[in-house]
Amino acid sequence: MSERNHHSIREAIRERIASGEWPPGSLMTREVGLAEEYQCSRTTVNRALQTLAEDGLIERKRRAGTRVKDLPTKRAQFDIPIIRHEVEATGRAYRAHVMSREVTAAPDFVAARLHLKTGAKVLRLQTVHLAAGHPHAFEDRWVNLDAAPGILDAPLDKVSANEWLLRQVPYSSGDVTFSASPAGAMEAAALEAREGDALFTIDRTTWNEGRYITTMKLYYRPGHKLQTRL
Amino acid sequence: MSERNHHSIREAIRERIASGEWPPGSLMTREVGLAEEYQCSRTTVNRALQTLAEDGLIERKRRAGTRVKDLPTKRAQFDIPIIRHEVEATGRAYRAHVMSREVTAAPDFVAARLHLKTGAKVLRLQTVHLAAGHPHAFEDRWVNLDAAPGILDAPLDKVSANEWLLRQVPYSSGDVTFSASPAGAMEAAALEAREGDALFTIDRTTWNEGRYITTMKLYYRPGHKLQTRL
DNA sequence: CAGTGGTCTAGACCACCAG
DNA sequence: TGGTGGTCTAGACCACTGA
Repeated sequence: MSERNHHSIREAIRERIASGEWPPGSLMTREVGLAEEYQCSRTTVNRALQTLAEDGLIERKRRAGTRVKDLPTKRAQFDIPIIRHEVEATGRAYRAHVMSREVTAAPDFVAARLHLKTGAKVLRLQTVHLAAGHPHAFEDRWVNLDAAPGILDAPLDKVSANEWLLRQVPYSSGDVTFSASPAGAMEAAALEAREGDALFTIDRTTWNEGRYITTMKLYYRPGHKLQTRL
Repeated sequence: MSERNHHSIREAIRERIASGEWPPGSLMTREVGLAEEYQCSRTTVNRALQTLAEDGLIERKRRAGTRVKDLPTKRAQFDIPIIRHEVEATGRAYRAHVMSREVTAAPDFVAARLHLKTGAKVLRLQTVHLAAGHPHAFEDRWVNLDAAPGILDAPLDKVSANEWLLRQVPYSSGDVTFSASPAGAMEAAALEAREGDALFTIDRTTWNEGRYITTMKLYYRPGHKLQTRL
């Protein structure tokens, strides 16, 4: 902590918490006090403390002051990458193979997720993502044709559906679910795995300003891990 | 966007991006320009844009200006809860059952994770977390006795090892890995599942200021999901 | 080298809420 | 009701880096 910017002050305070100077649940020095200690303006201390609050380490309340959280919630943050980038980052060549592509009536669970009427037309795409020629993940995707009609003309052999949709409807919201599923016949075949193998699975539904665009389930090859720092 | 604080300005800008006003990769209006548009100080616009950059939506470079990201990285954020809270949040009673507890020599992979010499003494704890009497998760934990000797006297039937460690060494760093694993004999028995069942698994190693404290593997009952918003 | 974002400052006013 | 954090402002200087 040689400098006096909000980064170094944040880290200095983080260390004081880690060292036990302010035990869990205790009241910390208030902003003006810290500003004096660090010989900086209150604005700078405020910035540092707001970041620590976002990180879930402390709790701040007007009038009540700033407290170290009692049982801090750990917050894990993952960047959900484009699969192509994920593969290329490991130095392997990426390729996608579209196994099946059909316009069909939405089954119930898809209609529910995309807020459509049962039977509405959707595009179903099943794709294997290959890393250096070996299966990396299997994607089972349903696209709402009302929200993204152009996808029928998209060159999905060249650009993956995900990337195409990202460019058309770039800044969408979504929800994501992580789980483990046993490989069914379809997934096993696509991933060159055995039926029943434990597959790490990501379910994802995407929308933009109230329009539901696509829902997909991504099955990773057996052994795949997703790692992060707390 | 009636008010003029950095929150509303951030959301206003987010909507302008979502609406396509600034397509992927394009250069956005610079800070002073936005400050004029929104009739506020540059500081406020800066705050709004920094938040959007943290969210992974835009990229900012001195001299080069602010651009909408080309292929935005989605960032998923999970709060990793105390298991007791996770269970109680669903309205079920929580109980932990310590199946096994022994001081033993660290096997290689544990020694490596905790940066110990092979054979150093560690505490191994195997615990089933129960929700309303049914197995919820199985925890296989190794604790570095040098870093947390007091744990030998802790009432682990009353306070889970996790919570005890959190209170002793509250503000630690860690890394976390999510994956899917097939249930082994031990996990199957503990979770009342079948061997080979696909289990959602969290691996976690925790340290504080260079001292490695504990590593654990948590196997959830079949069907467990972890959900979040993007 | 000049234009952009990154940051600090001092002062101000406000919202909230514990006492 | 007073003390705390939340936020804004105007101005300033600096760090970076593209043209």
